[in-house]
Amino acid sequence: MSDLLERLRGRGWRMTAQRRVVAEVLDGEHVHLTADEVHARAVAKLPEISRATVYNTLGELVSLGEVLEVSTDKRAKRYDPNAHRPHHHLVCARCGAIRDVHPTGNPLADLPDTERFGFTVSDVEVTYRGVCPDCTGA
Amino acid sequence: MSDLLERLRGRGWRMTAQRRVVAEVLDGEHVHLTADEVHARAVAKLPEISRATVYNTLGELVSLGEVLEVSTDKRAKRYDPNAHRPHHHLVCARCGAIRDVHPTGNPLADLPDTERFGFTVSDVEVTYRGVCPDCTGA
DNA sequence: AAGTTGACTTAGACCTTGTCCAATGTAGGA
DNA sequence: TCCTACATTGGACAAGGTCTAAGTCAACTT
Repeated sequence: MSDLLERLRGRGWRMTAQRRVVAEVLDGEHVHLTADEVHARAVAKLPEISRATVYNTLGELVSLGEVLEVSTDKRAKRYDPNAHRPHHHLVCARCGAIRDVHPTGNPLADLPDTERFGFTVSDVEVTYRGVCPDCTGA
Repeated sequence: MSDLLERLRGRGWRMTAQRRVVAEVLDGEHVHLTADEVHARAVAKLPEISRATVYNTLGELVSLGEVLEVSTDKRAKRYDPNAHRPHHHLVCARCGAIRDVHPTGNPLADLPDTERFGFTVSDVEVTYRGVCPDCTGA
């Protein structure tokens, strides 16, 4: 975690209490939080932090490549701190829980030139959908 | 298209002018429209149709499996009438344009049991991202 | 063909997620 | 320590979507 803060400082980030708190929240638990959840947890540590700052900071972390934005469902975007190891997602259709997964194979190679329509394809995102063990029982 | 209407009638759908219009819009052009775009086109054919009805009807078509919801970008959901042939999507990162694509290989088979965490995995969705020919020049 | 009824539609208020801005505060270099 | 450019704040705003109460009408019944 202090890794993350160090890295950010090295990139010219001005270190503020707010940014530190947001970084801590993301690092704290390896889950995929929505912006509002990040805000709620940040408020618990630093009551006067504002929503705008959380959005700003998340946006900056995303553009620095430290955090990934995941929009699996129609609702809020979620933020994935595990940006440094490529992975895909497994989403529960009932409760929205997300797990990181590592499929074999390379889907980028599975898209033939004839199916690229002149696009410069740079990235691929795979989302598996199903029902998680907790929801299967219900 | 009348296929679609027949199928829906057979499933107990009450046939109304509004639903017919929404179905026609989706069938008319093979593109991926947002709910608002569907509404705009529906209004052109039936001026008094309301936004709520369009949303309701789209939602019903989705749960009946006649239409797919695609949420590629953070903005509006898009609706894909091509629900009966499995396919994936290629999205332009600049302008948001979407194309249907058919990769080789089967990503579902690429997710080993050890990576399923007890989930009942039923579906996989692959989104390729890149820049389309129109936006590459700019 | 007319009556009946519950599904469908409507308009608009409301909610959620996210963005923007002007005023204010502050980290870190000089 | 002082300065100032960068960061934060709170509140207004916007877009996309949902909900509700009241009215309408498709299709079944007779």
